[in-house]
Amino acid sequence: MTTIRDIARISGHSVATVSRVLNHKKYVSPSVRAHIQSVIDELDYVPNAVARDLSRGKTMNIGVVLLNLPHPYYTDINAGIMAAAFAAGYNVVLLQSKYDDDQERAYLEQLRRKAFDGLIFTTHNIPIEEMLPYRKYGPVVVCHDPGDVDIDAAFSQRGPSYIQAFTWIHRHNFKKVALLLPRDPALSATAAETVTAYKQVFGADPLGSLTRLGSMTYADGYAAAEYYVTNGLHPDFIFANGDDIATGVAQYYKDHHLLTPGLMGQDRQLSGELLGIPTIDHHYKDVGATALRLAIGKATGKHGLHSDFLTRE
Amino acid sequence: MTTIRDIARISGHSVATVSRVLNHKKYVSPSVRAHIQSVIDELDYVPNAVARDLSRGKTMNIGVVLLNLPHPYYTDINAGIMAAAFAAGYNVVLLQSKYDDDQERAYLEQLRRKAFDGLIFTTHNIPIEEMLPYRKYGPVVVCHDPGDVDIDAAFSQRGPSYIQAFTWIHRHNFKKVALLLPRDPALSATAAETVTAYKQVFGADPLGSLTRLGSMTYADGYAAAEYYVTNGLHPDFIFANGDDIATGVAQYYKDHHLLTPGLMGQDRQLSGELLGIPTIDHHYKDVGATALRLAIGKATGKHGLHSDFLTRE
DNA sequence: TTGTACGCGTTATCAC
DNA sequence: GTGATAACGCGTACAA
Repeated sequence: MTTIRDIARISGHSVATVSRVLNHKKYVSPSVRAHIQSVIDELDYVPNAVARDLSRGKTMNIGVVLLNLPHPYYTDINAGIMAAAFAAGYNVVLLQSKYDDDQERAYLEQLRRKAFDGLIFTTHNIPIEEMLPYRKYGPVVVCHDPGDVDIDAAFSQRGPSYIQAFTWIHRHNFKKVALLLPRDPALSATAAETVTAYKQVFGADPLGSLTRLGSMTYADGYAAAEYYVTNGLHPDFIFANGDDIATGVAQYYKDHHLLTPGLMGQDRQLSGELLGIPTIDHHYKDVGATALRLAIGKATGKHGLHSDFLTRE
Repeated sequence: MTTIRDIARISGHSVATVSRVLNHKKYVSPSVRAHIQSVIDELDYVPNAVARDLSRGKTMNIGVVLLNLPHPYYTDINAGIMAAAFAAGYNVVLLQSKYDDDQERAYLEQLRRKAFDGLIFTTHNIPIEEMLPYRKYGPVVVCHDPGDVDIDAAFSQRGPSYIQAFTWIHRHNFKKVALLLPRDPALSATAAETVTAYKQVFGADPLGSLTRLGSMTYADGYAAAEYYVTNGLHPDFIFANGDDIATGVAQYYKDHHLLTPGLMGQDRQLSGELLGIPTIDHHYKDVGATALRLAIGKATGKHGLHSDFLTRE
């Protein structure tokens, strides 16, 4: 393996001058630059990326913690992160999480060990408070509204579009509205915002018997519909946390030749487009792009991004 | 920033001994180990990951070149890579490509600069021959059948299931079979395999007027159907390169109250499940997992993985 | 404009 | 068991 020292020795110059040539810096005479470059070319030399990172104290890597799920939240947010990282000359290191606290802590430790320059949690299980001490090692970004906690954040401002969505439902005179939520509102900010918006519009808590947690996939939607039907519950509207999930709901009713209740999805997926149901576009790609800017220190603070309620009428 | 030398100095031992403690190596007396550990804990010291990588000459990073598209090929293959990398203790660095030759060459250069230990091309534009010289810097893996070229590869063995698929179409007495292909068969191995299988089963070239290139999305499927109808072409079967694409086809016919021709998709997506059309499961997740094993040197050679034709009847 | 010398933080080799 | 020291390969004050 040839090193910068080899180039220096063979070209008859110092490593400092070779380094200047490598990094296209000034204060090298054209003739010396040309000669050193010729040696570099001849020996087919390239600098070692790790040594450079060590010397510079930067890796140009951003760690991204995500669940390995084919869900639009992750695919879109990741697409936004990737595009922004690419544009800024950063690399993205994918860090898998599975709601595993210790694993998430390990990623924070990697930040502390300078394995990356910044860390984005697209999802997390550990309390945000555990992240705060790590900010001194580099930007730590979360992708939901952190409330009063002082941490960089990029997230979809769901509240307003949820209000719009429930207002639409309310105006259409639906009374027995079922909610399909990803997780317990006590744990999931998304679920909590859904419930809050519901209360604000309907002036009452959502019906407990019609609220289902753990809804993530098409199959979950199908199962939820089955649950409602077999238990004699008859919601006149089902608010699903995803177009695919809503599609599962619709499929159950269709399979059993039952009248499908009113239906709404989220995430503007192909499946919802085909059903022609209303949806909410959370613009996760923009969330990802913003998160990356925070992670590389190009921005700071909390960024609530606009989301769109779409009737698809 | 506290370093291993600080720990050595304060504990009154050598950096070598501290290093042994850090890496849980033998030949350290329990008492010394305990004392050094106490100093480590007290100073809240952690080793620097980059320095460790430099010293070891390994990064435990695998570069993965992919298109930033929400297509099951990429999401599934990536999921497989991620899962396998996680299990093996490797990190995945996502490298964006956009059919840009120079960009792909830059990634090969990064491998040469030791930025990662191995490189996986889930897609590539440059000829494989350009990759060969880089194998001396670490494993270079492609995700399609490389033919006679000597390079590590993991890919879906499409041929047999394509034969099955076309045989199924043939048996059902369809005559005017349209093909929706991702790219020109001269450029895309997938497209070429499709054509080859067609020929083998039908004993003739696919109908040129019914073959469409550049088919990638739902919208492309919709546009293809529109093309057929408005040009008075009337395929009795359409073989699409994706369930979503087939769904676009079906939607056009439905929107225009026309009888939908026979239809088949690929990639076992939700949309195709709903349509109830046959599909081919290419098991991209397995492809990804195998590619990673190649990239970390746990395996070598060419691995053609089995794919499944599913009638969904 | 160029070169010297040291720092970056760790691991590995060898002598003791 | 333990320690001194040489890699690892590059960047950069500082001196010249």
